[in-house]
Amino acid sequence: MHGDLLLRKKAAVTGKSGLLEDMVLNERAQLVLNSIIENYIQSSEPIGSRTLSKSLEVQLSPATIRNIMSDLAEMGFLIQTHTSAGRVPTDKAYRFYVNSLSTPSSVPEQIKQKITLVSTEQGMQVEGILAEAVHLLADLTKFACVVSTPKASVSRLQRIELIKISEDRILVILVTKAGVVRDKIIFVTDSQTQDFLNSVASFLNDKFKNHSMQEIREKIHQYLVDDRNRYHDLLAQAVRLGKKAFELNNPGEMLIDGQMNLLLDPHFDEKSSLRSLIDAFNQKSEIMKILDDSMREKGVHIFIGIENDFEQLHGCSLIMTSYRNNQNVLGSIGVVGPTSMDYKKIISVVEYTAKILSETITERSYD
Amino acid sequence: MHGDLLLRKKAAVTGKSGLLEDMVLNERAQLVLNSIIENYIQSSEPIGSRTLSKSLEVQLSPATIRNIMSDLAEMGFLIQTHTSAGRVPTDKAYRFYVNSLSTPSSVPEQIKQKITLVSTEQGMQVEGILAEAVHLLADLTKFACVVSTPKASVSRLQRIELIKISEDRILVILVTKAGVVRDKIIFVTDSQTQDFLNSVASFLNDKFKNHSMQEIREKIHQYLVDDRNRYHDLLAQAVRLGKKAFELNNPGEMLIDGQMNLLLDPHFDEKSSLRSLIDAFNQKSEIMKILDDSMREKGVHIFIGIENDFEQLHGCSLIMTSYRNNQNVLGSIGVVGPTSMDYKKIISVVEYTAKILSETITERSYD
DNA sequence: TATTAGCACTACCATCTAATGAGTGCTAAA
DNA sequence: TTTAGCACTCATTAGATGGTAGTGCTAATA
Repeated sequence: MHGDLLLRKKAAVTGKSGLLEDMVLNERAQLVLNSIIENYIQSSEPIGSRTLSKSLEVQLSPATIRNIMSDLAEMGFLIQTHTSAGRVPTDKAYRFYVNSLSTPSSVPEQIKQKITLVSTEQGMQVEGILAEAVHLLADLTKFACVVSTPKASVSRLQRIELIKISEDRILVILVTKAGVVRDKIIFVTDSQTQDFLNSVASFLNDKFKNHSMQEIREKIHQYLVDDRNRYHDLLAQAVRLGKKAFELNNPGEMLIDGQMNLLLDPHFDEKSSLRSLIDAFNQKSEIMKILDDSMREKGVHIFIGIENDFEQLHGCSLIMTSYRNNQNVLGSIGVVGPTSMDYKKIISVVEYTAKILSETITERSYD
Repeated sequence: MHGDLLLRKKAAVTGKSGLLEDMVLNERAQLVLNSIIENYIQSSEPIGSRTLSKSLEVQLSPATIRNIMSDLAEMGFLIQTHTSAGRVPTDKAYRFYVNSLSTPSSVPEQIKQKITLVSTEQGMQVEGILAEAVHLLADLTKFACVVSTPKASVSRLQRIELIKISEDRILVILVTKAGVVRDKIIFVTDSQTQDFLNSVASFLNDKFKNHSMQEIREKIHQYLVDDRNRYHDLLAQAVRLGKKAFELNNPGEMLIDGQMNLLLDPHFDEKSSLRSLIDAFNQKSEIMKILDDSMREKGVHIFIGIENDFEQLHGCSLIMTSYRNNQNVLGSIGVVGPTSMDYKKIISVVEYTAKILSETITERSYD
């Protein structure tokens, strides 16, 4: 009989045990699966053979479709909530579907216009731009959106300024190449004149301009262990103040917007799944990890269902991508939504938003 | 028969038409009303005469209580969702209840300890402190919490710094007395040396230190209209740059935390009321207004149900209070929750949090 | 051999019914 | 003035019912 949907299994070229991902379904099965997924994304309700038979452009009887669906279910692409219900795609099905999306769909002109808006605002700082970008994305996708602020450690120094605020307090201003201004206050025991601080700042600028914060910290550490520097007053002071100034101040933050949007989504109406979502967003560090991971490699990163490492988000899919200036990757931006999201649309919107965000930030950068 | 719960109506001492607020119920009616409110706050379910009769310490039969409840209902303190249901307090009842809370309940030691935590963190900037405070408050109250950042216009200048970033960009650093650092980038058409910028900054510091941003803007405006200054180069430049630098940059922002907490509250389970809440929080400006209003007068401001001007929050109560350094009121912090919140607890927690927040910020201030 | 029509079966869903129970208001007695 | 008692209301619940959308299986068909 049937049961021959599995056309072939690609020889495992890589060492990875990519069993599932390498499966290739025959054309008709794939058509049916895609149609189920797209219908389900639309309606959020289990899809039956009869319904599908109507919506499908190819003429297939419900019975035939049932056979195909039965096989797809056996292969783990579909599940039933109960015996007499229609079928619902599994995470595996979404993964297959996303993998098969070859041509990235283009963003509608209307949405493009909304997105370009962000760059026309004048005089806004990087953090403000990020906030606007993530708000915009939340508005367009109607899901929760996150963006990570540029990492202090990788961003490169444009300029440091030391300002005496009071006898024991010095305001440190760090301007990075990416146009981000970070300020922090450091406490000192011995009062210094502003002139002296200017010399120190000038020294630090000479030495460390264009270096990443990470590098700077390492170099300062070297100075500190090198005893010879001890007796050069300016140098010693500069290193001492520099150490405090460049200590990683904020460990990288994250902006969230549109969390509430998830509540309107029919997939999250049960209180139980809500609880875990709330926890997820309170525990920012875990989401931060996922954002960080998405910075490492180029392109859009898609985590479907349990594919992300954060258990409380196993019921969600995440679409993440990095943004950059023309020199460095700075951070990531993305969407958290139900696994049954409209991947085509969301992926393209995230991608386009990140692109515009990158362009906007590049304009403000000092490279 | 009965109907004599309304003991007396205070003579209207003030010009206000405080009809409702001046009503004084007889002792027993008040006891019953308070008990209903407190039970309802606990259970979120309509309270019937029989239940109340048990929980009440004074021995009263259900029938008696029914009579009292009937009168209270007639006076607008209680409503029934349907004829055979128990009674639910109205906004008016909560207002009465809150007004009758004479002794502010003290915060439990356990919670106090959690709140003091915020001040032990070192090297944190004001915005960071605010973020932590609002997060803490959300965690303690399990409602949505908001805080407004210090108003730029009222905060007084501690120091201005001008840093040349590129040929056409100058970084402006404004340090306020409250310890808030604001930075913005201004664009100039004619390039200036850093030395010159230092002179300008020094001039501006001399002239404007300790003045509020609002005052500074006004003074600059005066300089501008005074033609005599035109021919003094440094002065003219200083005024020109100063105008840009002190233009109100960010119109006062607001941090929100714990929005998602509201979802777990039984009062917001209907999707319809959720929608309007989501809208409310997206439209920050309206909540901002309420926060601003709460800065004007001292003490805790309580808006029950429709008492606030923002229609989408008419189903909620807001508990707001201001925070300050030892010189100025800086902003407000507060809670947005259901009208049936535990006012005693929430009010005291908000008050205490604001107190600790004020102390923490005062430590960082430069006065 | 692959497809399809037909049929029995399953389980959810909306509707209806009746019973339950928590609540009320009213009246008359204490 | 308070309370016991009673009739009444209405939401909620549990069963029962018919309808519906789905399935799987089998036999007929192209």
